[in-house]
Amino acid sequence: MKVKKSRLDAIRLILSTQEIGSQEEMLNELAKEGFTLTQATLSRDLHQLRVVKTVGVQGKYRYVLPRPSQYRHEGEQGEMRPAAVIQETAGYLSIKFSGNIAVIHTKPSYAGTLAYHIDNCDFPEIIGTIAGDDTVMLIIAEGTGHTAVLRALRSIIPNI
Amino acid sequence: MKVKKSRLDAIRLILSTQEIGSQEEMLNELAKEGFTLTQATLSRDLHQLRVVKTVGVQGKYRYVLPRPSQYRHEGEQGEMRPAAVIQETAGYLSIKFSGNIAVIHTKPSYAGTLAYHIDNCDFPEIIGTIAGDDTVMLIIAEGTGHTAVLRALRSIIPNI
DNA sequence: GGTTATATTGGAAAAATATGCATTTCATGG
DNA sequence: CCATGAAATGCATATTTTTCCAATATAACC
Repeated sequence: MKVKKSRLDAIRLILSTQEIGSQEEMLNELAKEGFTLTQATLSRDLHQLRVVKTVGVQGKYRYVLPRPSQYRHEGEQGEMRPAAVIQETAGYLSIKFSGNIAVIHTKPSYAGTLAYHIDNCDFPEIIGTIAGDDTVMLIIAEGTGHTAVLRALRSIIPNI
Repeated sequence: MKVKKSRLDAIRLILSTQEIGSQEEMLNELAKEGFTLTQATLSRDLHQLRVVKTVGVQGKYRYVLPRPSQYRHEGEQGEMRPAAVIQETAGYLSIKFSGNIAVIHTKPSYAGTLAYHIDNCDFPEIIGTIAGDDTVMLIIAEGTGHTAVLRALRSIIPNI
């Protein structure tokens, strides 16, 4: 189906853009984008996207996207590729290296999203990432140089 | 308060031991442990612990503990009390090494729990861990080989 | 101790979320 | 084009979770 696919994309976009605290809220945002659907359908969509309701910093509830897993398991549906790589430099500030680790600093709260995109790229140069609030740690594959990492990252962070 | 503290501990233990899909379920488990409380109180407890309801691998809902090493903010009671080591393979998928870092990939949402257990073991081979959603990073002690790490981990991940 | 602020809790109700069932839509292979 | 099975969806409802309010219990302070 065409509608559902783009709706799921819209949901991902909205979740990574603003703070949504309930399905009703999300329903309103989706309505602004021209999607008409009921809460029942949204519940199913969120379930499929594995979106979770967490507790934000001020104790508020908030829906958040999961980090996509690099490995697909049996029974696991839901391919989670973002439509396109972000061309904007979404919060990127700096990158530093230390041995086989790279530390990327971002503006507050941007680390998760950036890590999300890096994960999705499945770079062979990077074997894993961990994100905090404004820091992303990358573990570099053995035998891979820093420039190789930079070159890879440049595809999603042009001005790195 | 004494009761609440130990109750929160019990909740953590239960969550890392078995799969809980609803607050009612948790209430039953807590009752077995001798805790009497209403679902309203449990909802508040879970909120305070920042426990989240995620979607498990078979599409089932499941409550999971927050990541141990991240999201530790001011007010939160940070002590993750030592729990009995549980023999479980919970979500383990793979492990890769790069220098003094090991990256364990798990099924979605299992990383926090796994890191929790590894931390509790206090392996001399592992000086620290960081957990994301489906990734655990281990910082290996200087002069320790990869096989030594595997050997240590085998006590909690038999089929590693 | 006595008094006042803070935290904890239960009960009930509100709010939010999930799901069974029927219907429509979509995709596929004659 | 039509039949057929699968997917998507809405509606109504069941289930689950959160929150309001009042009652205690706990802690802090003088």
